[in-house]
Amino acid sequence: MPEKFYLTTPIYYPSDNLHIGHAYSTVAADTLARMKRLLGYDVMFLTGTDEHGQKIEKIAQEKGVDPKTYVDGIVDGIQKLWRLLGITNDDFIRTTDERHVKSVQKIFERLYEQGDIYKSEYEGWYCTPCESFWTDHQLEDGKCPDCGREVQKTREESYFFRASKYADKLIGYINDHPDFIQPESRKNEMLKNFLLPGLEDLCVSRTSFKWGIPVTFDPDHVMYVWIDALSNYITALGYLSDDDSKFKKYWPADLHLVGKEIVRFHTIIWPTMLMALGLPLPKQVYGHGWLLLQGGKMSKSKGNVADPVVLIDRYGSDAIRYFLMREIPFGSDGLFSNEALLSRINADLANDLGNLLSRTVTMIDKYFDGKVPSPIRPGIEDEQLLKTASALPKEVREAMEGLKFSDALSAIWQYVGLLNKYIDLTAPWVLAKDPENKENMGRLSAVLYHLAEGLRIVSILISPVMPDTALEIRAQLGISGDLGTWNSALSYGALAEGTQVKKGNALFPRIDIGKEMAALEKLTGQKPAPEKKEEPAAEKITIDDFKKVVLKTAKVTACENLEGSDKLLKLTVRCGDEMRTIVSGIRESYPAEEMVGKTVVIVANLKPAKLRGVLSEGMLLAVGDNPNVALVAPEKETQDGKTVG
RNA sequence: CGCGGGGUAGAGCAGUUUGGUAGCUCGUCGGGCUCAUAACCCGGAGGCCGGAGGUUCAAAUCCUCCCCCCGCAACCA
Repeated sequence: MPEKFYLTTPIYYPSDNLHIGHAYSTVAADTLARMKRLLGYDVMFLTGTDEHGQKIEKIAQEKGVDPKTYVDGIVDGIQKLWRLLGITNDDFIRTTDERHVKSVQKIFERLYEQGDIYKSEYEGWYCTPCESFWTDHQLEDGKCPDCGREVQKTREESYFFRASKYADKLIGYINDHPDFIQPESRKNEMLKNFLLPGLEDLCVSRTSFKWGIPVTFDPDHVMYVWIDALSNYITALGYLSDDDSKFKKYWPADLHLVGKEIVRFHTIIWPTMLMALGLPLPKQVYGHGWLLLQGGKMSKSKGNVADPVVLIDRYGSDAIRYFLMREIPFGSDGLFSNEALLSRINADLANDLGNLLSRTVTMIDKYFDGKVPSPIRPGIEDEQLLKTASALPKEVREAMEGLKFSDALSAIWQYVGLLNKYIDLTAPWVLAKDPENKENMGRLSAVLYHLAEGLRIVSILISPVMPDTALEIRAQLGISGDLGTWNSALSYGALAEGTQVKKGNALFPRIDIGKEMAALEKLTGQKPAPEKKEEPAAEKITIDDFKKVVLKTAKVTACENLEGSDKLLKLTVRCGDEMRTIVSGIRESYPAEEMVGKTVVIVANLKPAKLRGVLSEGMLLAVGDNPNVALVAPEKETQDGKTVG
């Protein structure tokens, strides 16, 4: 019986369409799943969506639809995206699936019955206008992170999971299983940061929103994310359902592939939950790095997301998959840019691989009527080629199984480079000059055989990353079936002489980078625009309303960075004969030293507020977003303390 | 002193665990070839390996201090 391999991606949060970063995780998982299948494993590959929570409830409300309708639309888009990318997941779990809901409720009940979940109180901050409950950490400058208004300290009744009970056991497990958390640096981070200082019990229910799985024995409560979302990895297998055959077969997972920001939940919360349920822990959690755009982390609020659908549409799924797996070493962060993408496509795919196939097939057509000749006459140039070809499959396999996709591809491309060089060294067009010269024709025959056979091997090795391209190469070489299996990659020379090749289209047409960059910019440039349009027309006010606001000029006499904050400046200003302290979040645009001596406009009758512990007596007028804020200031030299109006 | 990652040719990165001629891709300059998608092959130029000390016969690599960038801090992969 084949060995099983159970592999998962994170379940994504469908609050909005996914971006290229999500695609990155899923493509990596798919590549590994395809590789394992190629090697003969019985693979179970799961992905899905985590659909509950306050944020989605709120977005749906804003759009005027119920949450389920809203997520249905997004999830539909996600599934289409996976289809476009050729993702071969065996199941797709949604946390709104009935199978999931039922199973999670049983899990919750079981933990409650055995005393691992208990009812208590949860202290936090409530923002009345937003109807939102926040923790200490979530507050920004002591205010609601959503609307910036004051919050009140309140208590919420809530259920807690006794994670603390399992902390020591988990520390022991992590130390005894060095491969459990990968890469290694994440393991240190988890231990040092969270486990060793002591694990707190975890709040696992909420009463402040409704869009969640109800707690069966206490309907005021819905489950908070942890138990709901993390359980997907076992509920999808039918855990605690009528048919748990898959669970029995596939659990524990061989690999949870996650982004680095959720390593913590998968290596601390999830294992303690599993311990409480008496289940074995996953064999490995791998936290991969992020795709960064030039502005830093990809995020919707920064508007710097790259839309995978657009890219796939223009360049095809395989090109995107190749780029994602090749460009960035899997464990670390890497930059995504259109330029890097296009340059990879041209250099590696069009020039090196596509062109190699093209010249090979053309020569077989030209010199041998399209029939693959036999390797009759060996030459000195063959040595390195054959040596590399025989070592390559093992190297690729080891790299891929170790999630070093980039290394695997780089090794394959070294071989592709060798094949191109081989053409130069052997100069087939010279050998072909005189068809009567048997010696040369024999050599020519061998050269073309090695090229075709090399391409066949390449097609197999790249197939986990570029499945369509692999098939297209084989189609042009005129082969199919057994000649595409992993074992056949191990037997060099399996390609039969006389195989009829079929010249086809270019695998990857060369791209005019200049033009294409412009086109892409135009496409993405359109995106931020609609958001601005939605800015509501300001309500009309009377002159009296305006007079309520007292604006005055003021001169900055001193300015320093505010301790403990990244964005705030603490300014001392002179406003007539009064001195004031004003805190302003413009540090990213104006360094402290530049501010001294400037005349600015302030709101003089603003109620003072404490920011980061400093009382701010007024507000600076400025326009724009960091880091491009522009101060509003009098156009001519003006005395401080004057009223603006 | 909150935690972590990083600073190596114009750009993007590997090399640091196990010290010993500084490497890869793209770009650039020159040459070769004509089977091929103006592709392919060869060669050159371009680095005080963030800074300062230290250990050593020898430091990108080990130790100490400093500077700068980027993430994370109850869930945007």
